[in-house]
Amino acid sequence: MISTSEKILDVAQPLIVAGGYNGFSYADISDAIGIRKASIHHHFPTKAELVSALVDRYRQQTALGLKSLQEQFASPTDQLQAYVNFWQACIGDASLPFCVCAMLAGEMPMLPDEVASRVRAHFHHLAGWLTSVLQAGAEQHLFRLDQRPHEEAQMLMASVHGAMLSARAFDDPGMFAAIVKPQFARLLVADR
Amino acid sequence: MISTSEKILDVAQPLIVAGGYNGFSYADISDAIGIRKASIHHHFPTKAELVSALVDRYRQQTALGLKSLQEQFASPTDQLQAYVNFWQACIGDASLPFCVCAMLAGEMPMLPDEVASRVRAHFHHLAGWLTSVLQAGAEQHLFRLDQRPHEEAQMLMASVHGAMLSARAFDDPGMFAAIVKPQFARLLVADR
DNA sequence: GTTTATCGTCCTACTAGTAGGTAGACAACA
DNA sequence: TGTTGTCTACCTACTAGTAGGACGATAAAC
Repeated sequence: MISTSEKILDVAQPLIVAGGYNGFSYADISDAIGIRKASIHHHFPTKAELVSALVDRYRQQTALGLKSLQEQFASPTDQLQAYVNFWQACIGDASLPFCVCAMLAGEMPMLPDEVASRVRAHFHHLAGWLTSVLQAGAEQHLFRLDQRPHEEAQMLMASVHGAMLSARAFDDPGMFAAIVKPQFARLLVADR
Repeated sequence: MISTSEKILDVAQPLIVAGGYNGFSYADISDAIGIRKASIHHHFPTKAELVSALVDRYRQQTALGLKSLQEQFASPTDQLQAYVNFWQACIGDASLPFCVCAMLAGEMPMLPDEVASRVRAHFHHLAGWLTSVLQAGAEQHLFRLDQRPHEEAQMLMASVHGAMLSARAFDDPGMFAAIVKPQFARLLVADR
């Protein structure tokens, strides 16, 4: 038992991940779930609303996921490791080969405002989470940070997004780990 | 005296940089340079050919630019610094706020093959250039590399692309330097 | 307990506008 | 005379979005 609007978002997400905001149409979704275009408009009157809802859901899932990482792993090292492993798995099995918001961020200049602001919020949230993990790790002398936690978090986030892009450009899922793992290792005190 | 086909590419480039492959149309170009859509088809019969030509030109400019950096600066340190400064300036004055190929790489799964292969070639070329600079710098004991030059090059390239994305997501050009400069500094022997 | 009204969902059929692309005429020019 | 570039005029396919109605479920009114 899964609602139609959920099904719509389920179908839309991989399409957005593959081609961005302009990379899919109501017709694509219509074909995929066997429902008329007009019915999609019933659930999501405009495309901007559809994508906004999609990003809202994605952000909610992300928030839950990050929170559960913090509950599941006590050590900041393990938390960060688990975060990286999560993306490695997603890219590896192609279940989510790219972050929805990273994809949309590339198209920022032409996104509807309501979508752009949500994408930006995701970036803020993720940066905040990474900052808190890095800060905690630094306080526990697990990480050695060259910059302040917030700057290190931005660097790490950029690395992750850049690594996703390279994995895609080279059509090589392994590229993600090849880039991010050493970046992560660099933070560890033990390695120096 | 600038040829029409050059003008077409000049107009198409910022449109692609803003919205990707599906983010512009022949009509957009037509409006911008005061020429009919059909005339654009005369120069570039298909959209895939237009974008392929655009990427070819971009790659050529990149090759020239990177070569001139190597001629202009003797030290690998300065070469890398100049490369970073170049992008910092482009993003700062919004003349080229994103790499054409990084933009297209995000849409890789739905690009025409002829475009995708060219984008991939750009990534290979840039990674190769960075590798050679890093290697030279390591041999001269200017850089201290934790990984092999090729891996370090991939990491640096990903950082640059991720930093572009963050600058765009946060609508903050300064974000690029804030991410890339420390990453660059980390390579320098003097800093340790 | 049956009727009545409302709501949510989905439908067919349609709109105006845009997508990439084509055919053929015309003019300048070598 | 043929080539190059531009034009008008058009095409088909597709875009997001709308109008209005059919259907079933649910709930209130009698």
